[in-house]
Amino acid sequence: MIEKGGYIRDILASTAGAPATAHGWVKTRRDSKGVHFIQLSDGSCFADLQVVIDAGSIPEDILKHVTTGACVRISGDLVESPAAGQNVELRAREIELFGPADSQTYPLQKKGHTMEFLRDIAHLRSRSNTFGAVFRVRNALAYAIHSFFKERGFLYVHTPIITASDCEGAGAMFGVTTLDMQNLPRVKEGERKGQVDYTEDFFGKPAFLTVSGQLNAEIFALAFSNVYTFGPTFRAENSNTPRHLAEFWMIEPEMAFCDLQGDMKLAEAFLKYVIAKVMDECSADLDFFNKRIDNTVLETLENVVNNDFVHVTYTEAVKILEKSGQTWEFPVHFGADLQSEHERYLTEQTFKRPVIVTDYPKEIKAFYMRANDDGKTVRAMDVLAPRIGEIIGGSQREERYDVLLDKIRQQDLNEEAYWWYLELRKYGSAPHAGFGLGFERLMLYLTGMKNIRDVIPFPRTPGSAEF
RNA sequence: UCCCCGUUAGCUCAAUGGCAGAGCGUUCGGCUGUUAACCGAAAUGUUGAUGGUUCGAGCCCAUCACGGGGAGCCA
Repeated sequence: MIEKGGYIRDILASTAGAPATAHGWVKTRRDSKGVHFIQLSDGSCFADLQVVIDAGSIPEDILKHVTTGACVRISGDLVESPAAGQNVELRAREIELFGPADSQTYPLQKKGHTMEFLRDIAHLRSRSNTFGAVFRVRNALAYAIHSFFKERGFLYVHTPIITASDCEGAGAMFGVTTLDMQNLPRVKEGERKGQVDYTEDFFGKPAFLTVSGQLNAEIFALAFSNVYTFGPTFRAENSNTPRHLAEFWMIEPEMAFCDLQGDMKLAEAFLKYVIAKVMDECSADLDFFNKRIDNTVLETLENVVNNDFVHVTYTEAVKILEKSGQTWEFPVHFGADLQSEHERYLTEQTFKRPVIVTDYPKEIKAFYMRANDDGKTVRAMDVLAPRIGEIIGGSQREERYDVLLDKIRQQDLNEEAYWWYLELRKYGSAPHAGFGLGFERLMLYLTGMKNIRDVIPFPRTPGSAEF
């Protein structure tokens, strides 16, 4: 194991003049007459360690296997580099070959790969510059999220992955079962005769992978005041876009004694905090994204950190869109949900930064959102980001028992399934609010990457669950 | 799921219905310290699959598979 201090990140940060040992994978090799150059990476930082090998100093039967993709341990002396491009370099004395990589078949070259090709070799793509940067940023972002909430006293709650409640209502769900699919037990008699007999199943009833931890988080918010979840989430929607995954990670804070204003305030502080943190900790990686992936990324992120978000109500947004003079594929009018083209116009043309749209018509939002006094709208908010679209969706929750019960009945939901959700309003209810944020969507925003499949290690999408 | 585009060497892409091509990578050789090194040479093909049209199909037609962009659903 590499001890602290032995990562290439640490070696590059140390001063010349001492022995050093590096472990890693060869990214490229350049040969000249009297000297060989190796770029070595162990994933600990964006920069490679340049290793210099004098001709004849390493046995030929080892050196010939030190090719792109090979894994080695190299011991030598850390010296000042005479050439531009790096401060220090490792002058090799001894090389131990762990795993060669046949250069005739190793698929990673030093240039010219498309994201689609790299996705097909997801077991090797993490060794590339781009995916090294992506997953270091992903790591830093995850830690930044936890530290944001920890600094504010939030309790981190592990909401269940498997749920037997069919009331989550946020899209199609994956079933979870131990029944023999080739030989399903059937109900023998009565009204449900012939249907699958779930009393035989593991949980005694149909079970699913969670589509949201929100309802569970609300339980904890009404006991621990401020809580958040951060975990995997599953949607069985047949969505084929650069913005959707069947398995993704979601962050869901939930705050008691909080209204929509407080919710928006937290959402904005959250985005600014985590972006600033990643900019601070992964500057080399972000520089790479700005140079090779999207040359507006740094400018965009600085803009987000340094400016207040724009707030508009749904009603105002509709007016802006109506007056825009644009021709829309989907007409704009009060009561219609905002389409992608509308969101993009608001974020990319009108305001050119994240926009929080609030107070949507009740008909197009979920039953649990708190009704406004106008009788037409609910206290919902969507944070829209340029290029990404909806990055956060949240609301103040309906805390009044009677109003919530009415909503459940009006929308023809199964009242009994929500018994515990209703009881939260019966015993010690409190105004509360929260939001859901797609972790990978935030990754897209931070990195400038174009496809959500390229910001998660092993993407799961309709028809694809490789690796 | 719908609309549009695509699938040719390891990769990125060319190729009027008439001999299958280039760049990169790889291999070999050269080069006094390179930075996506440079110079020279060589090897590399079931043109996504299955049918069809044609004297002749990488190219035209049909179906399917896979990929990309847009849309819907949403985070």
